[in-house]
Amino acid sequence: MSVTTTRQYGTQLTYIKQNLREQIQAGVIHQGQKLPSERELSELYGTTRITVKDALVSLETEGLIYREERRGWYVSPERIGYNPLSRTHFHQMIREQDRTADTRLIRVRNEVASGEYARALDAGPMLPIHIIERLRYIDGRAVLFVENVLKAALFEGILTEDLTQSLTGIYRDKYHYETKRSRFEVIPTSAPAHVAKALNLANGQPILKICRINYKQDGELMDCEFEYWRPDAVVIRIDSVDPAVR
Amino acid sequence: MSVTTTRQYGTQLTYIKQNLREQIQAGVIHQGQKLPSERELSELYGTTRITVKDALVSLETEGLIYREERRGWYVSPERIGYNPLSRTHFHQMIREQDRTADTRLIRVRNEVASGEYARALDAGPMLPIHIIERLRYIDGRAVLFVENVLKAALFEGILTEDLTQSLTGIYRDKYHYETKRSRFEVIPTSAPAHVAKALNLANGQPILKICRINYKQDGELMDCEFEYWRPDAVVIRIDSVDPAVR
DNA sequence: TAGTGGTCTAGACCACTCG
DNA sequence: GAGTGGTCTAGACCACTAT
Repeated sequence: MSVTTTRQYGTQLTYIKQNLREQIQAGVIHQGQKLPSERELSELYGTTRITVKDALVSLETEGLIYREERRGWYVSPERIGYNPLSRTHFHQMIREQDRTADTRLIRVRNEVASGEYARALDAGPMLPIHIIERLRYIDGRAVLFVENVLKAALFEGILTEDLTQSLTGIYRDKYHYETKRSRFEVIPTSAPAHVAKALNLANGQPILKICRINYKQDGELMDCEFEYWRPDAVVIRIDSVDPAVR
Repeated sequence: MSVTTTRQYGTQLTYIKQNLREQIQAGVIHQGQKLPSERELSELYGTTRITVKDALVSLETEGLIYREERRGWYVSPERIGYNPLSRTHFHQMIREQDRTADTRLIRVRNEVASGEYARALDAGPMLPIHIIERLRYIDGRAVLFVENVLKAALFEGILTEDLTQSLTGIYRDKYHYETKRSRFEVIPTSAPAHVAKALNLANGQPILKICRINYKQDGELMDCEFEYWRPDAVVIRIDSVDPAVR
């Protein structure tokens, strides 16, 4: 007898979502745990894989579960609170929330600014840049892909540093640059292919993109950063006095 | 002969997405325009509705198109830039970006704070609140559902005011309250049922939720606000001097 | 090699919108 | 009443992961 025989009202989709949601919120399935496979779930609920998948995608949108491509579905851990205005290092921020952080260097590209990078850096023609691609983990889960785009002329020799550390720290210690001003944008969109691959996302899955532009103490534009967060992993949290009133 | 006969590589999904994307970006299908129905598209591309729908959902995630429940799919207009730290009125903000704004009052509820409202207001037991639900339109399209949750004791008589206007304006003119400090959170999640209904979203569709808490000049918590944005309609944009350095 | 999710077929009925 | 998207069936093959 299928699980759905007890269903009284609403669509199957609603029922499956509600059922899974309750099991997650009650802790019957706990954070980070893998759900049964789509085929198993469709048998359990007496329906097809498509319907089960629709329910799972919907819970994913809600931020309750996430998937690793072709690996399965997992229960999302708690979101990390993140203030893009704060200059706190990533590792310190994660530690303050009693979680563990890791950073892996993916690759470094040396290019001339074009497209999105040129726009963000307000670049003239033929501006040499370094692009540092890193992947960041919270409690062992890859949740954030970061591209730092640096004006090469301002950061001579930076590529020989340990790039898994805080770049802000290197800016300060090696170059005596402080971030005076930041501009940033937050956009819900889908992951570009190289980002999806790094985060084990399927093509076209949702992402939270944060683009940040930093100016150093003399007001010069220094670098910009493109962050791609798994959308269930983060809540942007800003506490600020209104500059107009202060 | 189906359109896909010219396809050389990649999945159908990728091809359909790319084809629609190019037509949108080239302006062949312009902003706000309705796409052909899913059935028409599946015939055009020589495939099934499911595959077409997957492609459409993916472009929706990207922010390129949006849907009105059971009405169809439309090309997204440009995103509105929004700074949650700024005290600019909604209508003024939209006007500054050469767009037109409208606000409709949905309903007002008088309740005692509980659940999410109680947490946001840091409420003790039995705190009376007004909840003002409004729907906001940009160029005629419903893109934002707002709930303002006010401590009733601080806002006696506010319900007789014109609530389609800026509440911040009423706060200032009628009560002499200024917002001194704001805290806010941004969370990508899915729309609760009443929000989905107001925005013509299907159940469980993605939304950008912004929760803001405002303090008046004496530091007292005054009200909080829950904003639910259609995720393709907005880019959060903040330009700020780092308080730590300033 | 077994198992997973990703993609896809070829239909169907339903709830709702619109004219 | 015609048309739309929302939901659903009952399968299939493929690309990739894990072992």
